[in-house]
Amino acid sequence: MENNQKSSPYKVQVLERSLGILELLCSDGPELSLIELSERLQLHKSTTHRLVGVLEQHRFIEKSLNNGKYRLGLKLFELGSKAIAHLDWREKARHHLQRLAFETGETAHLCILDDGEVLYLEKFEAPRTVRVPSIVGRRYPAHCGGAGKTLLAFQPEEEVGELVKSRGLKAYTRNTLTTPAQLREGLRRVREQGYAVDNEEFEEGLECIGAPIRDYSGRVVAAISIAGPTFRITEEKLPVLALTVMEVARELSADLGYHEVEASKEPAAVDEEAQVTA
Amino acid sequence: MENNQKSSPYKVQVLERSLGILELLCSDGPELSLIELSERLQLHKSTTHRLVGVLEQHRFIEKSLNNGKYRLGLKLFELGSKAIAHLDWREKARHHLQRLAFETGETAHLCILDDGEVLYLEKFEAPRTVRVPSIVGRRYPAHCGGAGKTLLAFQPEEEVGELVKSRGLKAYTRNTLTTPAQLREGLRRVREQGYAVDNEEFEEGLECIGAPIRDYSGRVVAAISIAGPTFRITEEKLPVLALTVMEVARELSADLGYHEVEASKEPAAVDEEAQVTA
DNA sequence: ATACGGCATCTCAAGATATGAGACATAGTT
DNA sequence: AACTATGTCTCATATCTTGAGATGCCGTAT
Repeated sequence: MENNQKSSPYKVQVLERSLGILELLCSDGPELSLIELSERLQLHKSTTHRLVGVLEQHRFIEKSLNNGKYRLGLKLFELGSKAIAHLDWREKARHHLQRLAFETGETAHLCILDDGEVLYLEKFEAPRTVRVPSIVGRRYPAHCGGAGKTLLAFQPEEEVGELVKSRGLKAYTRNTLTTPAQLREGLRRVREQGYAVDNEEFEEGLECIGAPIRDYSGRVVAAISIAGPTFRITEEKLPVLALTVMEVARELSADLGYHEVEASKEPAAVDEEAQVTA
Repeated sequence: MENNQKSSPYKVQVLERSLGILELLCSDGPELSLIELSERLQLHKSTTHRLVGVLEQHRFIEKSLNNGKYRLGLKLFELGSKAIAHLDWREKARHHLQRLAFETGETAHLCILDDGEVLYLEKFEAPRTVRVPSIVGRRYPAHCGGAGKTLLAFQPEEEVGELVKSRGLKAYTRNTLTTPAQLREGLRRVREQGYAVDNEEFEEGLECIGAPIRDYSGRVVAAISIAGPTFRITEEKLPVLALTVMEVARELSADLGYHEVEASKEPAAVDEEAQVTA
């Protein structure tokens, strides 16, 4: 629970405090004053001031011109862009994602599993959709939602088990899968169908359909999904939409060098990986 | 020259070293080993090891599974996404940018001026274009290129002067504007025309057309541009393409609440800002 | 105008904390 | 099997961070 990073028992006070400042600016409001920072981090304002000064010099944070509060700096955007550069399929995914948004008329997402959570890498909105606040870069629990379940479904069983143990299965709506058994059954269905249906597990009124993306090696490296209000993604439209999502997912996978033939026994592949870890 | 950050004379050794690690991973290769890091930063491997350990715990960097080398972590993507979230027009820009790419058949970009350099925030490629390596998140000199000159052109004169003093006017090709007089004349033309032409100032064979984006207040907050090989963006096609770029820029500006009427005297507005700073 | 309060900035002595030499461990190579 | 290069760990030392508090700054209320 307390520390899921296996490695390095090291502590470096200044550094941890500084990273704490960045993390706080990311999670709590977008702008915080010096005092707010020092209070929430339980640091002396003097200490905070010094750290903030250095972070600002390096452009990791910046001072708002209006109110003098601090917010994350554009250097972080630079670093962040570089951080995902090695996910070379992301670039290719964009066009497919775009097409998916157009064809379904819903918002399309590209996600990966990172540190046991779903990380949203990219988003495309259909032109007419009501604009929703950006969720790119945000993290969500993996045990609910179309993308999350898709990603978990093709993960070695043990990984899923550990994840459940460390993060739990928090309920967000009355449909959220909250027991390991429910989750296991849910993931089995995803593997069987080839796509995942959210079923308002994360938020009431929000429906979502996900499908896996495989690279040349057959590994599931990402998931794409569409999300929209339940009054548009209805029970009856769902099968057609799911087909579209899967179709685009297949195309993208093919684009990444994946050949369906190799996939005759998906669950087997999963088990193999499990063996390795075991 | 040495320090263009006005504020904070503070030094915190550990922190600066740690940020140095992140910056090095961003600029030099995407993956570096412990020894490579410590050598380039002139740090003892023991010290580096400790810092790297903490950075990894916080997911600011991660270890490649293959070779055990370090690269930037996905936490930085998270922070980076948040860092640009307050640029609320970016979201709106995406659709316009997309349309620009389609209509011109070239790659469209969205850029801002940050710390005297051009920062690429967003990119859209026309479907058929040859895929180019991503430049989103990267920085480029502001004194050349369509986007750079557009952004500078609507900046107070003094800012431009300071920028030239601190960063110089490095030549990248034989067309690069390398004297303050050339630059001033170039920027004047941009204001006059309403768009900027790159004229292979940054890279031989690469042509680029930029136009300014204004928000509700009339301030130029960003620039959009298209870029393509000179054999496609030819002398004769240029006027038509420029019109398209300007057209989309106008639409986007309008979308951000900008009313052309207010703009009767653009240069005046610029001077006003100059006054404030003076 | 003036006093007040909140917040940012700065100084400096004290000692907690980062440092780096070097030992040890591990992996890949000849 | 010995070698080399790299990664991991320990510990005494003194450097560097820390935080109390003083000062400065700005806006608001009196």
